[in-house]
Amino acid sequence: MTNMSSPKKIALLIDGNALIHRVWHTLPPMHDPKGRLVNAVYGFSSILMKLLPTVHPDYFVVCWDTPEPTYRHVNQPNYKAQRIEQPQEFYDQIPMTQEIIIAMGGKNCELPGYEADDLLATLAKNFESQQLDVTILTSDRDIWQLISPNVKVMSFKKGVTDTIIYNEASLKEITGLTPSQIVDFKAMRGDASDNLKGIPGIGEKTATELLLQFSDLEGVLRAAKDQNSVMKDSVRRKLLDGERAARETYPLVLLQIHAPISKELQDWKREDVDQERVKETLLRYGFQSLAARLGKVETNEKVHKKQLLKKEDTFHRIIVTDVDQALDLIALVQQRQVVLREVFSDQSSLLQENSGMIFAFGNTAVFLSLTVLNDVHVSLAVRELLSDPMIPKIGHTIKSFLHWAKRFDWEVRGIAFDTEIAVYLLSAGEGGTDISSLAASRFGTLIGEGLQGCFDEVEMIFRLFSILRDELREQHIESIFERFELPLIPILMQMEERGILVDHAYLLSLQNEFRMMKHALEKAMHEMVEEDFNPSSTQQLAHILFDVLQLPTKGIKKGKTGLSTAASELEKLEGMHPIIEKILEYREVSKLLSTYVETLPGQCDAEGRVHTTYDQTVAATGRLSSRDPNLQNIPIRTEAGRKIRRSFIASPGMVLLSCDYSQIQLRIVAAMANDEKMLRAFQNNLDIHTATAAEIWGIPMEEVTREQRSAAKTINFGVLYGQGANGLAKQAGISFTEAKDFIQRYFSVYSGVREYLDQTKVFVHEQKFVKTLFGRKRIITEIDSPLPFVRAAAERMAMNMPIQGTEADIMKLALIAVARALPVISERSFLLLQVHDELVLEVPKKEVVQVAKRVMEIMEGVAVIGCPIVVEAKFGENWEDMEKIVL
DNA sequence: ATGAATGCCTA
DNA sequence: GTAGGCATTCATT
Repeated sequence: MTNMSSPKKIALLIDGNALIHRVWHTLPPMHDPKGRLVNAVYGFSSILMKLLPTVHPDYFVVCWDTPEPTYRHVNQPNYKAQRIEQPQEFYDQIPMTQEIIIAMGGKNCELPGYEADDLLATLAKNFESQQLDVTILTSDRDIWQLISPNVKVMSFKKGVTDTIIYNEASLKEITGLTPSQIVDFKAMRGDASDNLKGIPGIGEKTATELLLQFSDLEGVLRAAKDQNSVMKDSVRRKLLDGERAARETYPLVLLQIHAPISKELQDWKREDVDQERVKETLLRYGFQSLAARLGKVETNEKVHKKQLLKKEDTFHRIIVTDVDQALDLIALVQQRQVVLREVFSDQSSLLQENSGMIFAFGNTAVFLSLTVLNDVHVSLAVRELLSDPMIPKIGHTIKSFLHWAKRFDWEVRGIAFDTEIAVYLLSAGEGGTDISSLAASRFGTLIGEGLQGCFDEVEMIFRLFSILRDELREQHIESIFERFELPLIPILMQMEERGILVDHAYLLSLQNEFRMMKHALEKAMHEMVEEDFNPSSTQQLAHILFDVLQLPTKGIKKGKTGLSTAASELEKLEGMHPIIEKILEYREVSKLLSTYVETLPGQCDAEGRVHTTYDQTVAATGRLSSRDPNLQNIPIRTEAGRKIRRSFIASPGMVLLSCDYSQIQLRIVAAMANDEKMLRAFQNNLDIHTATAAEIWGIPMEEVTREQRSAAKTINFGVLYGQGANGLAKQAGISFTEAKDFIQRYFSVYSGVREYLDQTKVFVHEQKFVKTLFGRKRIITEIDSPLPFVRAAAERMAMNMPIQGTEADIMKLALIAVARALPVISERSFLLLQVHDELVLEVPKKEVVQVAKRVMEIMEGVAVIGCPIVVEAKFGENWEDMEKIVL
């Protein structure tokens, strides 16, 4: 910056109502010393404290609605009619919040008869004309109409942590519209939440398309009346019918920019802030933590050793600017625990100054930007720090830090704790393991914006670490954490990093093939029915089938929106109309197309590999989950599906090796139940379903028919899911009594299994949790539900979790053992995927048999559970055409 | 943009 | 009946 021109003055405008509603719903109740509810005041204040130091506004105004009706109510009796009244405790917090705004130098602006929106609009227009740079904080999209080169809108994405900034460019990108078209758009589309009607039948897409073509509402209406214009007849009709509605709605959406409030800039200027007064105000409401945060951020300041090592309860935040300081600080870590976190720059500034990493130790957190990390000496020092296994590393989702470090080719050793995983183990499947939920639920605080938000998180991770470590110990799940979860982290990271190769050209040919099929099916269906309909819409489809074609509705399941069109229901109608068959085929093709064939090519990297993300903290049973893309649900059951599987291929010169546990869940049942008969079947290496059938019907195995084996298979699986007679009857298509009788016979054969399941039920009712063979826990609180259906579901979960969870445990041990041994077995082999009971590796062609043999041994031997564990291996050029390996 | 309802892919 | 992820349509904040 030169001093030739003074920088533009900045104005920050806030929609007070929108923001206070947001925090009110986000934060748990909290009270001030007088016993008043102040959670919204707290949240609002906390956000201001994050925002003000980053925005540095010269003008700072918060606008509020007033209870009085506005001109919108006068013109539209139902306007905002369905807004829900909040309890008085909420409204009481508004004046308190306004007091804090004033303490922070801001102005409140409210005017009877005007909504906050109109005040914001008036101020924004006025400020803009006086050459200010305006930022409006609100999640109300009507405000988008105000966006200009000098006015941008900031919104919260979800919760109150992440923000997103809309300017002309991003608005165009997201909506396709210009700011002024927002009004036309809404006049046409309406808004149900404000009871604005708009034009019936014109949705988001059509409205956008029309505006793109005819620029504004007037243009669209003119085109509708002009027979020469290009437009679908149906749309034209809707427009003509809806013209009045749109014209009535338009002025309601258009924000007022002439509200009678002061035009004098001077009146809105931010007052000088007296830190002491702010502190005093915050303390009066009992916000000690906020008061403590005032003026504590240290930037660009040389910090000396003495100062750092002093015992203090506040956290130092240091943004390193010079290399020597960085080296000093890294040296200070010594053998202490370090919290690590990567920092990505936010969208507004892609500068390398804003991305980098934070490391924290003792009472100090240090940010190293990419610029600083660029220095060879710093880079080397960090590399040393990370690779030293004697320095314990702590993180929240530390796997992502590992990925980040990989870019510099840094290896992280000494991973000692992951707060996300710890929380997950303590309450598996409950969710809320992300750091901002934890901050809110555990400490009642909010995580801030940008770099300071990252500092907040790091501080939070340190606090969580000491608490969670003790909780894990108390719950006796430390061993699960240390033996199963921690060692898995770098392994999953490597699998994700490596990715799996996809045959691009082949997928494109599949795309052609499937699209042709889809179009042919669409055509065939439309020829069968007069009415135009979208076969992907269940609602439209149900209308066609049951209203237009009058197909029988007896025995068809009903959902919330009407009759079901699920495949299982449509199968009941097969043969009654040729369209049913077409629908089922259409469903299959369009599912495969949209979920796999069309999306996979776009998910490949430059080398043609796809990289999934494994989530270690979502599944309630202890399984992994896979996303972006999910590679644990690649089709296999139908011929068309298997074509997709074929697109996953090995790297040149290599083959894919798939090793899967055979009947692992039933083996676990046999072991955990210690069921003599079932164990014997596995010990004799029999086909378990045939053996089961033979026992149930009291016949030799050779005489078991296909139907009998299939029935036995159904019930074997039913046991795994805690199924009762009702479920079995539905599944097997038999009567309830038959099912009941069948189950009876099953359990008289496998009496150990019955006993085990009964014990599990008793256990969960007493303890409110269940656990795996290795001690992983799942808390099941619903077991005490007064609702019988909920209780029954809880019992099923309780019966299934130890089985599925033990499988997950065994698989995790296998992953760890295979990953450890693999470099020794074959340097050029890699783990690629885990699919619950299957591992997929990539192996040099010539080594495949030898590697398979060792991997099978490892997988089979990783746990001794009292029942033999068997692994089967296959290899091939792709994931579908595979050859079994017989040793 | 976000979420509910449906439906369907896997182990 | 257990455990997941994700695409589409339709309604909503």
